[in-house]
Amino acid sequence: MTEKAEKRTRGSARNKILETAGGLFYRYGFRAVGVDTVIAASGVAKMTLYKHFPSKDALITAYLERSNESFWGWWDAVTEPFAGDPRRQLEAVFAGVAVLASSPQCLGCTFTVAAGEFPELEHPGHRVAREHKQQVLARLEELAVAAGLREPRTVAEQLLLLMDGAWNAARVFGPGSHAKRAGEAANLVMAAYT
Amino acid sequence: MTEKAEKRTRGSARNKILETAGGLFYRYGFRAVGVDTVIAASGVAKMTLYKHFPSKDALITAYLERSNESFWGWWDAVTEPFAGDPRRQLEAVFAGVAVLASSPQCLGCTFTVAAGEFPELEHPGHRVAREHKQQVLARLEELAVAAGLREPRTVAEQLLLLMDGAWNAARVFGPGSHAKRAGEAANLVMAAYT
DNA sequence: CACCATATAGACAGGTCTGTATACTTGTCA
DNA sequence: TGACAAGTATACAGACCTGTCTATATGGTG
Repeated sequence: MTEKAEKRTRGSARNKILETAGGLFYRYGFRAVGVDTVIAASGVAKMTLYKHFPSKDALITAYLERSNESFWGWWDAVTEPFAGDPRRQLEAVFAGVAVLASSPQCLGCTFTVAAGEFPELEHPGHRVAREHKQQVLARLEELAVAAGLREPRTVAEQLLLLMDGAWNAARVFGPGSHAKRAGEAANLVMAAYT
Repeated sequence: MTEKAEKRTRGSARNKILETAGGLFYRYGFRAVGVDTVIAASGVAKMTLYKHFPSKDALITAYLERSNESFWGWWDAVTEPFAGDPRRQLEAVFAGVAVLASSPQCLGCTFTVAAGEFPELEHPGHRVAREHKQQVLARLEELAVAAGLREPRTVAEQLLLLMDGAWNAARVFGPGSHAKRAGEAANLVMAAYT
């Protein structure tokens, strides 16, 4: 039982830190939120945080990796109803983007913000962000291939432009932005390569 | 001659500060660059900076406003050869985006980064960024109207998604990104509303 | 019970941040 | 020559930053 108990208690604190830090990073930015703020908000001792995450950068990286997992959870949930119909799945993704971008608590894409705050391509935060976008691109291309679209890579790249444009609109303008136009534009792009 | 001399000397320091700070802000981010760094890089005394700009936020705002002016200078230069042909002008803008986004020193859109680093909609930095994007949207709509496109507002919104997606691609992936796909996608959108 | 991993509280070091204060230099114009 | 505007150099205050240290509490396991 040793291992289980260890994992449970350890995981609990780690989880709380990660969740709290994530909310703060997303809302206020990575540099704007200090370790002390994370500690105060999560009700955890400083040493506990530094035992789980050797540095603030490690905490940021862990948060981004968890965000990436959440993203794919969202993606799967949105596309699952249309399993077997990749074209519909692509449409569903953009419909999902429109819904998310219209919600009041949406502040756009946390990976874009990370890449903005850490401009150096080698920075761990930027690296995770870039890898995330590469994964999205690859997934879009897979679906484009499955949907039988011509030049699937080109389609995927154009669709990613629209998606990131939508996140950006949500960030800059808040809910009620033109992010909802991404779906129509995506349909136009897909229609052109059908 | 008093006024002229004053303006020359005063403007000179102010200009140097603004230019240096702008380069640093763009390359490294707003929060990452301190006032001391700006001073050291521009070879100016601290008091001089604070005489011209009452606070760092004021310096940031001034830089963003100047960037906005530069942006429109670039826009006018890119569209001027096609004066009288708004459709071609729209195409020229996206061709210009592709060129910019492929240059090694391009780090995407400084207004998006500002909106990312200052998430509060009321923050002066975010406000200038939002106003900039609104201006771009309005200008795109004007051209869409002039080009005789149906639903010009919708077209403008979709085009802005593509443009911001392109800036984002440049930021995250560096030169050689899929930002260059914005032009093709823009043509597809425009064709659909012709 | 004793052990040990995990957690807590809080002080602390050393650096950086924005913004201010003081004293000095330089160039221009009357 | 003397007044004045602009800039320089540098020290400083007070807050905040990341990361470390010590001492203590707690709860499950042998």
